[in-house]
Amino acid sequence: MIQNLNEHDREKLQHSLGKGGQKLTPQREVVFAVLLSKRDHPTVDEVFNRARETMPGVSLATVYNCLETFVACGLVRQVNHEREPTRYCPNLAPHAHFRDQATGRVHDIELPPEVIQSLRSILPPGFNSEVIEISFHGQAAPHPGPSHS
Amino acid sequence: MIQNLNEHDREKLQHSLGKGGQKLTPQREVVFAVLLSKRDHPTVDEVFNRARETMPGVSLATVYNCLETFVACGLVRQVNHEREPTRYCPNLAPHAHFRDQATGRVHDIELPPEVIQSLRSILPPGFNSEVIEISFHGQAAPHPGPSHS
DNA sequence: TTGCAACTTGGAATCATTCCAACTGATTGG
DNA sequence: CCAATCAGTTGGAATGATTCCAAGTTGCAA
Repeated sequence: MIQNLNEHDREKLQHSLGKGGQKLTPQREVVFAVLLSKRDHPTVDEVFNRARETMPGVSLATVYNCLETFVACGLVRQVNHEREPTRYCPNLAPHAHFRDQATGRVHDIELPPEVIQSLRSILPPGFNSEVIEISFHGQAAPHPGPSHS
Repeated sequence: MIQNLNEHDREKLQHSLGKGGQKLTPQREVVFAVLLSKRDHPTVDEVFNRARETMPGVSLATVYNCLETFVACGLVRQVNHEREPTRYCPNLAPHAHFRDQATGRVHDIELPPEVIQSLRSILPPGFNSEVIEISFHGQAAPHPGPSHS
């Protein structure tokens, strides 16, 4: 079952929403709590189902709306892989994604600044990039420990 | 108007198809020629429309089939960006993609081996990656010269 | 109290892609 | 030469994630 937001996370949510003139609503709290409580890159459907455990009447459209809002506010990242359903990730630190082809699970891979720098350096002059997305695809070790994502 | 395949490209196509027990068909020749004649990362719809200039009766389903076959044969790469329609790219050299947010155009960015190496090096032990996808998103210079992609 | 503006909701619409069953054409074995 | 086979092609229907929309809510401000 999904926990409620703690003080700190609620304030972060309220603050980020406020910057865009948007409100803290019960639905947004629930959806945000869902994302924070299990950081496994859920799809919209998964978020929807988990949110309904706490708030049975919430609608799919609202879940889409909330997630879109969070992305616009910079609270979460979208993760797209091939043409599979979009996944969401509350990890804001720069990181790459590794998709396990056997399980479909997505793992966060830490991205050191010097690697980001070396990537930026391959852009020809005149190309200005704000977003760099890096995704690996392959086999992950069965269980190297409790995976955090 | 789309050129026919030259001798070299037709042989390459036939050879790659043959390895998978598949045949060289007029439709596949046309679709392959479309990809080679303008390397601008067309969507399926764009490939379809260009192919019809040469072969008016070709069907959308066949274009999908051909492209899928080419990807399976390793003749072309799929390029996905966010949830936009899939694009196709006959450049087989390792490269990243830069998507110009103003025009939507996709540019190939050469990927030096040492950068690939530095990327592989960030994978924790136990993670084995066959595919790495890198995409930039930002502003490209208006016209630094005739873009090859 | 009224009005407003953002938000939520369910259902319909969209759109890329996949599926399917019928048709075509080349090849093979008799 | 004929029948069987098999990959490939075709148009249309089906799928499925996502978006759109119009109606209903809510909280706040005038």
